Amino acid sequence: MNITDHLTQAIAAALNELYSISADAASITLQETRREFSGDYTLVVFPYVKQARKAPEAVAQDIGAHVAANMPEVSGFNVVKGFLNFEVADSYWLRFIETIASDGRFGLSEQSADEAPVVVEYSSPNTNKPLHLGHIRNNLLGWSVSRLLEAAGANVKKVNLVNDRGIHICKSMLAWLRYGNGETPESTGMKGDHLVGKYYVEFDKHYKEEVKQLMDSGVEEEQAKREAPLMVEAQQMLKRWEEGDKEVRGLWEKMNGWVYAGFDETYRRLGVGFDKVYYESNTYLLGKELVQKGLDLGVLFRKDDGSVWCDLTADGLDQKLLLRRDGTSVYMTQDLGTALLRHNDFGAERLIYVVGNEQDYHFKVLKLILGKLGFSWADKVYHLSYGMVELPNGKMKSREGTVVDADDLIDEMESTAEEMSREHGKNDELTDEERKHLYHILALGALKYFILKVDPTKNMLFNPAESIDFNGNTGPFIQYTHARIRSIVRRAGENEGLNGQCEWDGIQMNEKERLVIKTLHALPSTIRQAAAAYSPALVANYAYDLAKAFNSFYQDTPILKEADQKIKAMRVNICMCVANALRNTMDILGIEVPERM
RNA sequence: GGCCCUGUAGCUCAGCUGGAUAGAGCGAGAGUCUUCUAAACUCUAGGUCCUGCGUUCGAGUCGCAGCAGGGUCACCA
Repeated sequence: MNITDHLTQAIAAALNELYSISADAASITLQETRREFSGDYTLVVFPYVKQARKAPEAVAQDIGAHVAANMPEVSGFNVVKGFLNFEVADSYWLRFIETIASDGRFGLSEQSADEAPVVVEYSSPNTNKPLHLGHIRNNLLGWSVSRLLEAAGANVKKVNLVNDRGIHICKSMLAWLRYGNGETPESTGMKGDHLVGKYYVEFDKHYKEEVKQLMDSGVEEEQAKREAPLMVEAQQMLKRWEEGDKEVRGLWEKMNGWVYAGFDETYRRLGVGFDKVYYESNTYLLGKELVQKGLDLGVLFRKDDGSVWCDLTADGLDQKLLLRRDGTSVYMTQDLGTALLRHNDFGAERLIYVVGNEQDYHFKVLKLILGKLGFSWADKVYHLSYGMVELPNGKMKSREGTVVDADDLIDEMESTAEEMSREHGKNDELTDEERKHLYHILALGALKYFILKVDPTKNMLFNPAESIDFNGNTGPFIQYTHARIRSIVRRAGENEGLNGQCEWDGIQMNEKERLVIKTLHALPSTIRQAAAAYSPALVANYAYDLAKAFNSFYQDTPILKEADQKIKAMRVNICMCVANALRNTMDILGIEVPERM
């Protein structure tokens, strides 16, 4: 049992014995003592003074004395107003380091593979344009949350749902037929997703011209948008697609193939992957079946024009369309189908959807309709709603060309990493291949940390004019800390054979050492909290705190140069523990740490 | 307009289920490499926590109202 659990129990006992206050240990919250005061953990006694009928200082004194008398790990306590600060004995911290030094997986729970899995859907791209910064946030979050849940012991299945069909891809196809002159990724040297995206933009350009012409000749805007020849043709193409038209299907397969090759490349560079990939073209029919079931059950209804709806006015929402009047399906139809399919495939304990907060309404409706269709597992659906990535002048809009392209951004990060590394000039002994790998993991480390350190639920700002930092609260800072530690541990291992061996008794620690160890001690609860909140940001901030505490210690405490062999061995052990913790927490963020840099 | 989210230092962000004098990084200023990797460390300056009212022994944190910004309310996804 760790010290904080032990303390809360002892406090509960003290409250009971001293004042007959019955409080269970779980209801007692300790906080870490603030730097300005001496002590390790603090109990705020104000909540108990009324029942104790004593002054806050007296209550704190009583509890402190009681706990100190019963817990040998508590070496002392002090009282400041209503705050009771406990001091933990060095012997406890030393024993703690001793225990975790040999445990490379400290803080990580073992996964139980026979448990019902948690299915995490993320990425979920459309196949009509390349990935941009918004998708990057999605992919990094999805990957990291999966790693985080695994670290907390869950059996996670990562899935991708590729939106490979619909009006959007028809637009790209149509524009390519019209204006493409048979261009291919091979003939142009373009990445396939970028080539297809080019024609999506091309469609929009010509479509706008047509709308403008119609409006100039006196047609209302609504009508013009609906009746522009390109739009009509795109819709016909979608209809032909749903009817299985060979020509349309052939072109569709060809162009989607280009896009997949491009996506795979971007996923590979981002270091993300999936256990299973769903394609909406395979699942939307199931959605249509569900709609039929809903009609049979009477929870859906058909309007005169043939369109199918769900009435949610009783739930305070609107009516929601599920099938267009021409019988083709919409987003919601498909999502109903894929939800059912996924539930059947995995028998999941939870179905997590990593999707932007602009779709909060969609998921609210999705859960409601699943419930109306009679699926008891509707409440297992959890929308992990993350905030938008905004640019200094607002939201990214693909049609207005204000997007930060994912591949471009990664390229830029890599060349910045190379520049920085060359400036430092520390990597001369590396081979070209090792150097290239280093630039890559530093680039991705900077990018991933930048995005993952902010609370997922909040919108965040990205300023393309200021490139992502490599100093301060950044990924490379933590990577650097790890590399420095590894350097020490290598020397220690080679020269001294100190790994995991140490005489622990009677060592006096300094403040810096104690802070590092206390931070290490908080790792398991940090991971638990982060997993409960689906927040890699908590892990990122933890890793930063740990690295900072270590650097401060490293700065003015000799390690290998320490003359006292016992102290030296203890410090090397602290180093190994920190290196492990940094590697494991960064791994949760999908960030690799280098041996040297 | 209805509903949802956000508002903390010049900028980007922390601040766990309410607790001590609100913290980091960047940027600004000053120091530290003959010493285990200076992508580091140490110090200084910088705040009406959007505003008001309320709940509480105690509010950046909870409630209500207002102001500001964003999202959404598609036969787009």
